[in-house]
Formats: sequence, structure tokens, C-alpha cells
Amino acid sequence: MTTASELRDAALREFASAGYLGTSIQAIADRAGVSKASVLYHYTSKEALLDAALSPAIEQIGAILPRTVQLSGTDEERRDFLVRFVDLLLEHRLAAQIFITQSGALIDVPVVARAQVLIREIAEARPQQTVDDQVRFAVALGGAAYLLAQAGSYGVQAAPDDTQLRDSLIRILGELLASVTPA
Amino acid sequence: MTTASELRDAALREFASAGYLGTSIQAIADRAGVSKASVLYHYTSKEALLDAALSPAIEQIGAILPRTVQLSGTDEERRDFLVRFVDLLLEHRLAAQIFITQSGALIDVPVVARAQVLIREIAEARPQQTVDDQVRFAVALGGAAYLLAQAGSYGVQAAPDDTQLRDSLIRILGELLASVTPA
DNA sequence: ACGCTAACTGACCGATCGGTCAAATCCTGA
DNA sequence: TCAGGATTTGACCGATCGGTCAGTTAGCGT
Repeated sequence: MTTASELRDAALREFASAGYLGTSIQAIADRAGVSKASVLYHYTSKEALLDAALSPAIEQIGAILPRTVQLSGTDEERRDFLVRFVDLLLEHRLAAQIFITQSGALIDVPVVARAQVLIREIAEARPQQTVDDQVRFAVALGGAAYLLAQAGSYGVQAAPDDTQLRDSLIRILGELLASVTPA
Repeated sequence: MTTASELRDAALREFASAGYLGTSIQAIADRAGVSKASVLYHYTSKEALLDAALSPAIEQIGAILPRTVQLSGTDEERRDFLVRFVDLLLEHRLAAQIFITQSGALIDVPVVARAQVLIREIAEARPQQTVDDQVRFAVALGGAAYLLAQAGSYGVQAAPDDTQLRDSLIRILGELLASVTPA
């Protein structure tokens, strides 16, 4: 683990739990065991640190964007897309949590704006949506992210293990999106 | 409109769009057309202002808490509960948005802690839940709140009108929660 | 052993924020 | 008209934050 990657990881956790505005550079430095000045040596600014923490998740989200059409396909195609999507959410659950909870307050930050554009592109990838379709999709996306955020912030509370959560989430999102109007 | 209620309304909007930490007392004062000192005359602190802005929503949420058992009842009972719940979300959509997006970063604020306890009580009101049940409920709750938050932050974009959104949301949440295991 | 560069740090700066306070102004009832 | 409380305000304070900078330490090729 290089210092830079440790800082990126510490920032990701801190931003997710306390919020970007609620996180001081000093707090990130403390978590990583270095000085505040050292943080700003590796990253030119607090915003650059947010960018570094979120970019990996954004790139992978962008990579599966072309597959969104599978949602209007057969049951197998839809399930295939959902498996990739849920796995991606699980892998980058902290980044997803930051997106969902703070994208509104951080629209002026470039990396967040890019993520918002991506999410909107995913939502609008399928043509001639009914209101029901939009609601199904928004509930599925927001609900999944909220679930993972809550599961992550369960302190003592017993949270279901990831594999169980994954299976259940894939199944239920599948049901939720099964009745979208075909393209 | 008294000055106090105008300030409470301005604070609610500002907290929802920019976040509690991202909102300065000066910004609330500007929105309401008064001075910063005047804000602190009507409310003893920024935290008191948040409390005043969120309390009405919390009280109504607490009022429907006993009806949560209807989720395990007949289809009509469940629909009846969902109608009340969705209407409550629509009426207090800004407060709901603040809860969902910032409760994690604001757990040390008493009013937010109270809200979190309420939500947890609602989620745990039904006995012997399976993982699927938990997932369904979390997706429904978080998804609905996310949808309203997004619909509220649509600037130019055409957002579906409230009645259409209400009908669709009630129907789809009903489907989502229809297959929870009976008590 | 030397020199060079990357890594790191404490001290400091300007700006902003939440909150206080004394004074000014407004409003109302007698 | 006027006394007195309610309301409003500008000036100010201490604390915190993001960021800068000069200087120190650590590692490494020669």
C-alpha cells in the first residue's frame, strides 16, 4: 500500500461516513497516520482527493453503460445486466453511497457532475418510457444504493452477509424491472 | 407568514439543496431577506433551525408508525398504509430528502437521531423478517425517497406531475411489498 | 561518502463560519 | 404622545478550515 492509495482509501471512508463537507483534511491525515501537509503533497487539494476516490467507480459505471439496453431484453439478458450492476454497487458501495447522498450538494465538483450525467444516461438509455418505468428505475437504483449505504453503516446491528444480500438484491430488482415496457 | 416560519421554510429548502453543512446562516438570511443576526434571534442556533425544519415531518411519521402492521395484512390494508405513507413523503419531500441523504453525517444532531430511530422502528415493526423482506423494505423506502429527491431537483427537466407520481409510486411499492412473508 | 530527489512536516495565512452583543428601530397599548 | 417590549441590525470575536511555504528527513544511485 502506497501512501497515496492509503490516503485515497481513508478519504473514501471519511467522505462516506461524515460527508465531503463534514470531513476535514486533518481527519483524513489522522486516519492515514500522516500530517495534513503530507495529504496536500500527494493530492493538490481536497477536491482532487474526492476525484481520486470516486473516479475508479465512475469509470466502471461508464463501462457497463452500453449494456443498459439489456434491461429491455429477455429475462436472461436483464438478469445478466443486474448481476454486473449489483456486483459493481457492492464493490464500490462507499462511492455509490457518496454519489447518492451527496451528489445534490456537490454538483459544482467536476467528478460528481460527471457521475450525475452517467446515471442520467443510464436512466434515459431506454426509449419512450412511461411514468411507471421511470418510477421503477428510480426506485430500483435509489433503493439499492440506500440499502447498501444502510448495510454499511450498521455498527453493531447484524447485517446480512454480502452474498445473501447480493442474491436477494438481484432477484428483487429483477422482479421490479421485469414489467418495464419493452422497447 | 411570520418571519420565523419564513426562516424555517428557507432553511428547509437550503438544507435540502446544499446540505446542512453546506448551508451558512447567511445564506438562509439572504433567502428570507433578513440579516444573519435576525436569524439567530428567532432560532438560538443553526441546529435549532434544523430541528424546527424537520420536526413537523418527524411527528407525522411517528403518528403512522402504529399502522405499519398493515403491511403484513390484506391487500387493501397494505394499500391503505402505502397511500398514507406516500402522501406523507410527498408533503414532506424536502424533509425526507434531508433524512435520507444526510442522516448518516448528522447522527449527532438530536432531531436526526430521533428520525433514524423512527425509521428503524418502522422497518423492524414486522416480526421474523427474511433477508428478502428486509431488502424489499429498504429498496422501497430508500427508492421512494430517492425518487422524490431527484424529482425535486429536476431543474429544467420535465418532471412528472405529483398526482401521476403518487399513483405510480403507490402501485409499484404495493407490488414490491406484496410478497413479504405474512406475520 | 556524497548528492539528489521524493516524501514529509510544523508553522503560518487568509477566509469563512457560528455565535454574541450593544445599539437602533418598530410596534402596540395606555 | 409616550413608555416598553419585540424585532432587527452591523460590528465584532474565537475557532476552524483549506491551502502555502520553507525547511527537514529518508531513500537511493554512483
